[in-house]
Amino acid sequence: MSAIGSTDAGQDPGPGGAWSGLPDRLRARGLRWTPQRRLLVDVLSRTDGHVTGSELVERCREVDATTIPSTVYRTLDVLEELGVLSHSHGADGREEFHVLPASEHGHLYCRRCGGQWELSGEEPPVAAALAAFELDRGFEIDVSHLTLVGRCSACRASDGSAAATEH
Amino acid sequence: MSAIGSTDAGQDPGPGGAWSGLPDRLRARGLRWTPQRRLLVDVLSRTDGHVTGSELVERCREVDATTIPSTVYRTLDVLEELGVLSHSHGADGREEFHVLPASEHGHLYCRRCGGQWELSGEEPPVAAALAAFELDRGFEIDVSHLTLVGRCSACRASDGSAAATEH
DNA sequence: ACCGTTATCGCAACGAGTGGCATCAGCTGG
DNA sequence: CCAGCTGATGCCACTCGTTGCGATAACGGT
Repeated sequence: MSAIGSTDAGQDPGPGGAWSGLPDRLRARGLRWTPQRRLLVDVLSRTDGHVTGSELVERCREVDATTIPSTVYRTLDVLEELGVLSHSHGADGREEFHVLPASEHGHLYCRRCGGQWELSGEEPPVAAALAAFELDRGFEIDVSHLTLVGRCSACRASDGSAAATEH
Repeated sequence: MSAIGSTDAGQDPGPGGAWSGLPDRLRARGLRWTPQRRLLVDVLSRTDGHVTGSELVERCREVDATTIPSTVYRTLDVLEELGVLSHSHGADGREEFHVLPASEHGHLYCRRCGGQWELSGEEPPVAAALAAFELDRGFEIDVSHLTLVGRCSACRASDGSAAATEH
């Protein structure tokens, strides 16, 4: 993790930091750089991988117990519009956020073992699918919002070929 | 319109009807056929396409105002286990149910115009993707739970090259 | 440094959906 | 046909997330 110091306002113009100059980017749009936003951005900057909205709320509360959920969610919306992060929906449909400009990726869930894997847009199966939809219907699929659910190879193996539908 | 829109068909599928003999199938599993379940099944039998849980609750209430949401949701779970219906998650992550044995299909959403289309597992792009995941990682994707989000060709065209990153 | 504009905050109410638990009632066996 | 077993219901409280609204404070201009 090269980015972001854990301290105050928008310093840390690290070359790789997605957060550098965020305050100015907000202001350039007529938006504002508030303590609450700084807190959330700070939390996000120390976050890797996936987080749900409620997890973020919780982490913010650890730093500032007065954090209000709606403020967090609204700020997340703003950050998403700025392209700083994006969200997708987990296997249960719940929101999951992840930070950019980490490579865009989707998710693969096994509904049996609960395992999950990231899907880069470059992986052959994914790339093929994207290209196919592009060609076939001119549809541009948002990889970062891609969620696939099914059974992983391990679970299929252990299920055997038996049509044993548990339950 | 190729898009999905119809919500009402209202025809009893005689042979192969998903609902015929449902009471007995429940009882065979030690489950029970109750008035509340009959109501929901009745509503479902008149439903085609996609419905959200809350929509179903609402429709049940139109018939019986005393309908309790948790009962509806629990019954939906039961029916899903019986294989009578299945659910997926819409573009916003909200649950959507659809009745079987309509062919399994996924959904394609345009996040800009809100349009939605069904994706049959036989469509070339889909079939190709399924096969690719199968070959590449031995993963079996659940088509009925498939949700793709992106931009449709029409919206891409009207966006042109303009930087309309609206919303 | 001050001021006005207005984006944002905090709060409270709401909507969707879930889980616990006491009570009720479908079903089956006698 | 009745009684008991146990699955289902109804209700309540809770979580996650959203929305409306009055109050607050960030920001640009002077």
